[in-house]
Amino acid sequence: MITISDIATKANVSAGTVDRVLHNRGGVSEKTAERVRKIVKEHDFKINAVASSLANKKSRTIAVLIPDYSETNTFWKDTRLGVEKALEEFLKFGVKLEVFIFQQFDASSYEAEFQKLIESNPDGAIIAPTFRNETAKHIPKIEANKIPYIFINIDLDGFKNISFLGQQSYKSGYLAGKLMHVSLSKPAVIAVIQTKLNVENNQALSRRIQGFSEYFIKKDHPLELIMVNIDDVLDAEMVKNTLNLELSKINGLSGLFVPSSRASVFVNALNSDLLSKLEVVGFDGTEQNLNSLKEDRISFLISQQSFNQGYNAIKLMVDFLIEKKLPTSKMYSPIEILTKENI
Amino acid sequence: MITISDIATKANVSAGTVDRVLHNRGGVSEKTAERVRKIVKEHDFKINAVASSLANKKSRTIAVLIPDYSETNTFWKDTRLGVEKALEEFLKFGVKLEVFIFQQFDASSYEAEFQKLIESNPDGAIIAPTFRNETAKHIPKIEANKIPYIFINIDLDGFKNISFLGQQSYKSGYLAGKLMHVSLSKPAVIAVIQTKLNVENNQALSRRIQGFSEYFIKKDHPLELIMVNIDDVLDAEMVKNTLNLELSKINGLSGLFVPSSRASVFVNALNSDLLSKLEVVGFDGTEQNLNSLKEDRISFLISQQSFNQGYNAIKLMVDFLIEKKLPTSKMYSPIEILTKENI
DNA sequence: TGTAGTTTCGTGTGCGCACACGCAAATATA
DNA sequence: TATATTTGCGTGTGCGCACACGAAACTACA
Repeated sequence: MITISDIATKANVSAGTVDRVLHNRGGVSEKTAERVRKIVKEHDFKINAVASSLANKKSRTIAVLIPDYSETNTFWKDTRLGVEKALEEFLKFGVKLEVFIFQQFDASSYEAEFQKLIESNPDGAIIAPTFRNETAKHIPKIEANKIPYIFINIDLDGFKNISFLGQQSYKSGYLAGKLMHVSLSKPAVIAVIQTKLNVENNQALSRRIQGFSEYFIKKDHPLELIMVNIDDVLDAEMVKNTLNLELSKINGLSGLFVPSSRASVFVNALNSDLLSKLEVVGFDGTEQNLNSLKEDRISFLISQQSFNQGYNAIKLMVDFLIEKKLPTSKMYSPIEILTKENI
Repeated sequence: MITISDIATKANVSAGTVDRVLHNRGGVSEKTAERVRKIVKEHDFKINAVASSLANKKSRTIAVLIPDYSETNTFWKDTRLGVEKALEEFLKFGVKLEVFIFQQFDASSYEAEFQKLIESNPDGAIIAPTFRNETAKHIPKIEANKIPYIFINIDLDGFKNISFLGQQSYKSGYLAGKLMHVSLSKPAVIAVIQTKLNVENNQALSRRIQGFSEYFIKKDHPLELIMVNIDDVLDAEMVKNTLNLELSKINGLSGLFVPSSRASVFVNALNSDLLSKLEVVGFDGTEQNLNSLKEDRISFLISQQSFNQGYNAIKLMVDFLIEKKLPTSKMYSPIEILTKENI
């Protein structure tokens, strides 16, 4: 394995000079710099990350801005676990983490935590850009500090994020359509359940619905989609009443499509005689959803491997900060199908 | 972060002594050794892997014994890629790889490569124990040398492998049953295609078939399984003739279940008027299978993330060799469902 | 020509650990 | 008691790199 001082010898300079060239630290005449670069390239020299991180006392801090999870909404739990797993692995390399948690449906909490993130002045940031306008408002500040940032889970256009990790919403909806389709021998009369908060915030959900219905169009299978709106998922009584009332009104209802991660909330609220006739397709392997899946209240879940998203986001950022590897601009997570049988 | 010399100071000894204790190198009185151990435990001191691997010139060699892949059978390609990816990552830590490749259906080639592996005297081994008897014959030799080994893909009982990475065959067959079930509105008349070589060698396949049929039993769905044997998958003409002949004889045939990774071979050989009426469920996302999936000749594939199996096997072994982490004895890969829509 | 300022570079030290070397104290042997 | 042997331990060096310090070499200007 070739070392810096090997390069130095070959270039007739000292190790210090090679070091300056490698780190663009300046103070090297263009002539010798070029000579060194040539030899580095010739031998495909790569800095030994082990030795480098040992010598490098300076630690890099990566800030993470994601929503909180609660007992009833554990969607972001896996992401957190993935992030923490990555931390454990990269601690040796002097990577530190600063996690900022906001309330998923509260824009002001998002802004407040975003502000804290900026003030912590990290070396890199991982952000779940849940609110478009608020994101647009704060991003310039971290760009001004030349802090690289990665978007996770939600893909916003028009930003200079070095990468995005998440799912292709349309495609995952399309797959949901297929799963619903194969499960139904009868005509498809499907209720789509949405909540107010989701409708407002999350364009990913509408893309999923779009993908879902276009699958049926493509397959020439008759489809009747009925939108059912739930105002407040936290109000259990209300959910129960509205849902049972609305769904029982629908003639020949054959399936339930829940484009958010809240499928379990709805199937749990549903009267069992109603539910038993339905195929249910939902998203994300939260604990609650997995339980409903195990107990046959949900037929299929489509999951996006949040754990890996969290893990890989950190990994990409570390590679970028330490080895200057530019990540792919979009990293789409595999669209995973979960059934009772394979969890 | 606490260092060896910190420990040394606290224990009133020198760094060298602490080093001896940590590595059980001997030459330390039991009294001081105990004192050091206590302080190490108190502070939960862990050797800094970065500094350690920098100082440690000695490299560890991991031997890998897996089948070859060919153009028509790329099953083991992903495993190889995963292994190589891991190598790249651990090269910095002085990990070396020695890959031994045998012919998948040739026990003597397995034995020959196994012998070479033993002679190379590696620090650890990753083995796909394709042949039970031959494995039993050679394993004692690597156990005699105290070389830890991991089984991959095929789970044999009665060995002292420190871990197994692979799929739960029964469960994956069971899931295949479900996928076939939901795809069928009619009674299930399923042809199961096997090849002679597979029948002889691979108990995993029969477990898959077992899981498959038990799904239908559990669901009380009438099932008629018809076994179709193909002598030689490599003889394209023969495959074509036998298959079309046998399948056209079956009344009301509704599906094809291929418990091996060769689904693509069979669907490609099948007359399109026969195939168009069938749901096909197979295993493993080989290139050929994925192509057939894309072109709607296969309905579902069940995959076992071979890439990760290869990658993780190396990772586990590295952790074991360097950080002495004992791995879980069984690491079951997620049972992944592949469709045209999510590959 | 002399002095100050600038550019360009070499040297030295330390990151935390592994391991060889060798010294001192304890023990055995004569 | 003198000498050999063993046991227990401290010290020093190097792994490959980052970075501070300061020394030449060169430039500018009076």
